[in-house]
Formats: sequence, structure tokens, C-alpha cells
Amino acid sequence: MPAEKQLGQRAQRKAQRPQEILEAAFEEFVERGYVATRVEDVARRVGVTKGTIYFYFETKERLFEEMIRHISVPFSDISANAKNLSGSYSERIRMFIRLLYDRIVMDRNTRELLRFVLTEGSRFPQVVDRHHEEFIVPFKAAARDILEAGVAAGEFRDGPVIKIPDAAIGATMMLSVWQMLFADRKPQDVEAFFEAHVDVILNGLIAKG
Amino acid sequence: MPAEKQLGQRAQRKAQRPQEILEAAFEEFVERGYVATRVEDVARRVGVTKGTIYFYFETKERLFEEMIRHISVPFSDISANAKNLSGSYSERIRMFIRLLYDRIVMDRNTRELLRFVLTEGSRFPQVVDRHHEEFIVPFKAAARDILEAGVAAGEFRDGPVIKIPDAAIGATMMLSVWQMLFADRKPQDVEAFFEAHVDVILNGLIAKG
DNA sequence: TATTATTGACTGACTGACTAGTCAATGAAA
DNA sequence: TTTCATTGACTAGTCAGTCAGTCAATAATA
Repeated sequence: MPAEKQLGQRAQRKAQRPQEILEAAFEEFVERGYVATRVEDVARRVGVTKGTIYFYFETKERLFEEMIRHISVPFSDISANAKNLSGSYSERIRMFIRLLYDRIVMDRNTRELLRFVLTEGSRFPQVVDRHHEEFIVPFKAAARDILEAGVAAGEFRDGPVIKIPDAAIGATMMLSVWQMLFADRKPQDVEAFFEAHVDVILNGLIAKG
Repeated sequence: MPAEKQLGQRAQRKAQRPQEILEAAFEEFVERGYVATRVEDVARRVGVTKGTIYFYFETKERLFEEMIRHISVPFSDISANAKNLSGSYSERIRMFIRLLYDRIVMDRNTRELLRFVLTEGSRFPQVVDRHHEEFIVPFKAAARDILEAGVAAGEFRDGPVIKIPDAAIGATMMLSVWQMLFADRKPQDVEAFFEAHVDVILNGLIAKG
């Protein structure tokens, strides 16, 4: 019943501005990195002047931090998804790694977020901390849950990797890094990499008697 | 018989300077990144003034590129080492991954080189290209050699991973990245990670009948 | 050996270009 | 008419790169 508050043109614009600016900031920071990006570049991309940016964001650092927050979609949904997986534990692992590929390797925002954490982390330690809390911790927990359940069900071997699930799943990171670095000049076959990765961690290299 | 050419103090200094400068540049660029490092910072660390840097290096970009070249020890030695491995193929894989850990994860220069490639790669595409030629290509080739020989010997299963060895070995990258990001605040147990990694790719997760 | 001339590594003040952040003025919406 | 999001000229500071000048080390000469 409470009708959408009718906003004037002015108020609409004002309500939109921060998002427009944050998205422009993302593109510019991706292209040039934090230091080399001028606040004016962001402004020009939005189609306003520098003053407008400072009307909405206190400093360039604030702008960067808010941009990071804006593109971050925490992994809590991955944990949630991981809990809902069904089928054999091999299938669950396969689907879990598929989720990771879709997020870390294929999703541009998440990929660039990782790059920001790597490249600007020393300037923004809070960003690194938050990334650890929101991505790494849930990721490890979800992976360990599946592996432990798989062992309990008798489908997986018990072994050191159950306590250190990243050692099994980490090849995702290599693909992600190589996508970052070489995606344009040496395209990777992501599907083939994915299949090889799942195959080797499920079956191992050693031929079975 | 040809005695060491006796160099005067002056000539000795001049011969030493470039290395001193490159090592100081490495430290400064590691601390602050390319853009935020001032040429004067590098000079101060050496104990000279800015002019001296420009006496030896044309521009700041040149200084950075030469610094990268100075700390790069190509992986060709890894390929050579890989060829000399002996024992069962499981043991060879184990030793090969150990070599990678020693280089990528533990060796500061190589670790920071990877960081530079990631962080400054867009500014220095030649650096990225060279890294691909000198590190990635030899690395893949050496890994594939071992895997294929292992299959030929009947010790390893044939499977998609034989053609894409990075899918087996890539967890190294995750550890490396996490060392870069969280080494100070959340220390990793590198040895445990290594053991878990080798265990899972050799034996896989699935329990054997 | 003692004295003088020359070299060249090194200096540091300077220029020019660039940019984060400010704020008084503007003009379109309400 | 009032409000306020927006402008853009301005300040204050930074830093890459320059270059005329310095002086200690070396070479040449007496």
C-alpha cells in the first residue's frame, strides 16, 4: 500500500549519482590502478566534473574503499549454496568447484576484486582484512564441510587434505591468476582446465591396481 | 697469468653502483609499488642523490625494468632439474612440486617478482611477456614431461590432467597468493600444505575399493 | 717525489607538468 | 523566490627529469 515515494528529477539524480560514480570508479581503477587514476577521469566517465565527486565522497581513498564495498558480493552465498548441494560427494565437490570457477575465474567483479586486493592491499589493509573475513574464511569452511562429510560417508579417503581443503581446490587460483595476466594474449580453455582439475583431485594421478 | 685488472677506487665504485641501485630499487618498489616510489627514495637508500640515479638509468621506467631483469632467475634451471629427477614418478612429482615451493613460495625474489607482474603488468606489458616465456612455458613443459613419462611407465593414469599439468600443480599458486596477502597476519603452515597437496594429487579424494 | 692539470662521478637547486582537494558562484528544479 | 547539486578556477603540494657546477681521484709533468 505505501506507494513509491515520488521523487523529483533532482532527487532521482541525487539518489543515482553515488552508484554511477562507483561504477565509473571501478572501470577507471581497473584500467589504471589507484594512484594513476585521477579523480577527474572518474568524473569525466560519469559526465560531471571533479567537484561533483567530492560532493558525494570525502576523499579519493574513501571513493576507492566504497567502490570495493560496492563490487564485493561476499562468499556467504557460496557457503549457503554449498550446504544445499546434493548427490554423491564427488558430485558435490564437482559442483562446489564449479561455483568457484563461476565466481573467481569468470565473474569480472570478483576477479578484479582479487586483483585490487593484491595490487592495492598494502595501501588499504582494511580491504585485505575484510577480504579475508568475507571470502577466504567462508570458502575454507564450506570446502572443509563437504570433505569431512564425504569422509564420514565413507566416500572419501581420510588424509591431510581434509584439514587443508585449499590444497585440493587451489588450482582455481592458478587459473584465475593466469586469466588476469594472460587472458588477452594466451586464452585459456577454462572448461578443459576445470575438468582436469576435478578429475585429478577426485581420482589422483596414481593408476589403480 | 692476466692479473685482475687493478681498478682505482673510482672505477670500483662505478662498477658497483648499478647493482647497489637495483637492489635499493627492489626494496623500495616492493614497499611502495611503482608509482608511489620516488626516485629520491631509491637514491636515499643507496646513500646518493637523485642525479646519480639518472647518471646510471635513463628514466624511472628503465630503472624498474632493469630491476625486474636483475631479480629474475629464469625457470630454465627448474626444467633442467626436473630432467635429472630419479626414482618412482610419484617421488619425481613430489620433488618437482618441492622445487616449485622453494622457488615460488619461499624465495622472496621470485615471490615479489610474481607480485610485480600482477601489480605493474598493465604498465609494463613486456615484463608480463617475458615472465610468460621464462617462467610459465618452461614450468608447463617440465611438468608435462614428468606426467607423460609417468603414464608411459604405467605408474600414472592417463587422463585430461596429463595435457593440462597446471590443474594438478596449481594449488602452489593459491599458497603463494595467500603468502603474499596474509603472511604477516595469518601465517600458513607451508609444510602441511605441501604434504596435503602432494597427497591429494597422487591419491585423489575417492576412497579405493 | 712533489706539483699541477684533467677527468668524470656526483650534486642539488630548478623547471615543468601534474593532481588532490577547496570553495565562491551559478542556474535549474522545486 | 529559495534551495542545493553542480561547476571550474584556484591553491598547495608532489615529483620526474635536467644540468651547470663541484671536487676528489687520477694522470701528466716537472
